[in-house]
Amino acid sequence: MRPPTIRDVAERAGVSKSLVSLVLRGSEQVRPEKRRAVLAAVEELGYRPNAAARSLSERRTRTVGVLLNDLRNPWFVELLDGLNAELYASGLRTLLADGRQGRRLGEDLTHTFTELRVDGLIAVGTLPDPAAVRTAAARMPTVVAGTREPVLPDVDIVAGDDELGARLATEHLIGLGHRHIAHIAGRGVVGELRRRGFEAVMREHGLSGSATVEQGDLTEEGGYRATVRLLGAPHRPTAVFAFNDMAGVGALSAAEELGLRVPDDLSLVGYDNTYLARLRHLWLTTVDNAGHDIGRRAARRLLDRIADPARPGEVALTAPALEVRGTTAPPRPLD
Amino acid sequence: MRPPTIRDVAERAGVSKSLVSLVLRGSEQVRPEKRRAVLAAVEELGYRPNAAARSLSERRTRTVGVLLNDLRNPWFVELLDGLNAELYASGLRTLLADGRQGRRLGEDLTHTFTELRVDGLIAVGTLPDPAAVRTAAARMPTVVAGTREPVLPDVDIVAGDDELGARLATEHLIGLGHRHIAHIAGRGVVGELRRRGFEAVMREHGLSGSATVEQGDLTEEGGYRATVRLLGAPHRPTAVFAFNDMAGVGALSAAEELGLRVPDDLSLVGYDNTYLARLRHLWLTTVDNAGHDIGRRAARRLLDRIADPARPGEVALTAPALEVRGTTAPPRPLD
DNA sequence: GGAGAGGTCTGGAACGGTCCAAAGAAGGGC
DNA sequence: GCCCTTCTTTGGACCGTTCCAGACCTCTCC
Repeated sequence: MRPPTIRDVAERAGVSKSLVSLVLRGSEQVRPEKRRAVLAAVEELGYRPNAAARSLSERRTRTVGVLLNDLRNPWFVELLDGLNAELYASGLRTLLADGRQGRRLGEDLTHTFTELRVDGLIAVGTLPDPAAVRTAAARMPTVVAGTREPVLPDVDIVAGDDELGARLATEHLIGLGHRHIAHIAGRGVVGELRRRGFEAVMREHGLSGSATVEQGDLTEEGGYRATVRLLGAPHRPTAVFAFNDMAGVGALSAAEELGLRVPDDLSLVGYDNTYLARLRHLWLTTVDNAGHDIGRRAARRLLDRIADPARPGEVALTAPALEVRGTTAPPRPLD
Repeated sequence: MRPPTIRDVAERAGVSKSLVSLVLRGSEQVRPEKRRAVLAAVEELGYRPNAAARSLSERRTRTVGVLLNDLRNPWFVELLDGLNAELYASGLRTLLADGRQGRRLGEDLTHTFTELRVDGLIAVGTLPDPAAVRTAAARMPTVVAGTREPVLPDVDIVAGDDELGARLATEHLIGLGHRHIAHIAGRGVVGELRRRGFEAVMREHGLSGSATVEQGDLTEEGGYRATVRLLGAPHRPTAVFAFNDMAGVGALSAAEELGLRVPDDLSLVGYDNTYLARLRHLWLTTVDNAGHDIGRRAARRLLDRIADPARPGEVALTAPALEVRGTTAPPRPLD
């Protein structure tokens, strides 16, 4: 009842197991009739090679571990898609681990990847436990995607240019005539960079005085709360630039609840251009962060690094693009 | 530069490799001082067991393959979460493959799982290639989750009771006073079942004559288009029950675009209670399909089936629950 | 003091592939 | 017909574990 092995195939085809192995790996050095005999035996027995045996012998697994921050964040899923496409094309499989689960179990997930002897690791997004990435990176080729940390020797970083993206969003709002603009900030390095871009542009336009920053988080709830605080303040902004689309949607809800119309009373910009922003009912102006593209680049970086593990780590930034939709407009004339 | 093996550990600790193996597997039959020596050597060398070697010898991988329809559908992600939690607790890893990718490459993904000798397979949602599930199921314990097909011998099915869910939604609308109700139908068995539930309730209330079914698909776009058609027809419905939340959001957009207010002019019910429906700005009345729970159950079924591969396939349905939010209300009094 | 019974520990055979050196077969040239 | 070269094919070692039968201790008991 056991699955057939290469020896079973060899016996059936009347050849040695080595020859079967040669045929299966596509060697040219095999006479056509033997090749046919082997392939026929494979077919008849329904033989499938055993990946564990193969990788034990070859000392590689053709598998890449992906440590993901949060599958619920659509942007990460997009990135993952790009990653998969590129890796698959190079004959590498992808083993996905959701980081939230991993935090519960300490650095267990990187342990798992180490035991599996994955050929490489991609860490996507800001992970709960950066130390785990460090130890993992010491053992296998590693690329960080979609965020700028942790910065480690021999680890590549592939991410969007968050500061530039924030500049685009802010300049768009200023170009429309807004002066009093608020930013709902996110956490981590990415949050920091987007905030910095926002503040820099405001400063360049002499608007530092009317720039507000309110701390949120990456969720709708956070965006909602931050916006309620912003709009409840005495001198309310006419535009809000949110850390990401989820927070942007939260802001949308808050505005609506307070009786403000978007974009007439309040302009709103999100970030990431996830499918949320594309929903017609939301139709959020946002910054396209090219998730798919970043995924592909990260995959290529990893392939390079697997080929040459000692190459110095590089930082590659992708330029984001503004995507203007329905939630931004000139401010209403002053009353 | 190779990672240390069990032999390296044995040498360092001054014992045999067999003893190291015993210690690592937690045997009680080892004297404490030897155990300490082994663990110290493991620590010093940074030893990690090689999963490939282990599974080759043990003839199992402690890994479950998950064939997923679409990572972009939040409901599936929720299901996945439940699945992971339960499997992880039982010491099984999860290997995720996105089906869309697989379709491009034929039944390649099940091949991959076969080669990896995963201990079991979970097929989530309606997959592009049902034949692949059939061949896979012949080789390994298999559970279908989140849909009702394909029905195969020795394969368990764990899903929501779609017909019941549709009944709940429809009865809710009728209870509010709606008479002319439309349904945006989905594809596959799940679409079929929800439509059937809708039609049955309409019939029971003598409303067959004012029940409309419009074909959509699982996306926002599909829901939007279907709703535009519905609302453009001469005798427009006062309520729409959509196949899922995505389609429901599309319907929301269509209604808005045509100048109808939800829920005053049009009531709307979705399905799945994904986080989309929970976004304050959408606040969609929907049917909670207990994705997490279904995931957990599917995992348990698979564990049972791994323990006893010959047990006959069962169908387990989870009862959904109506989640009333802001998109349903009594119809406006007739003009 | 010797037999028997545990409790500990070990060597070697799997597991199912890849890889390599060498054997065997087939053709070419003289 | 023999030697040399070039293709084909093969046996056996190896990859890093687990598993098992048996060896080796150390007691206990008579």
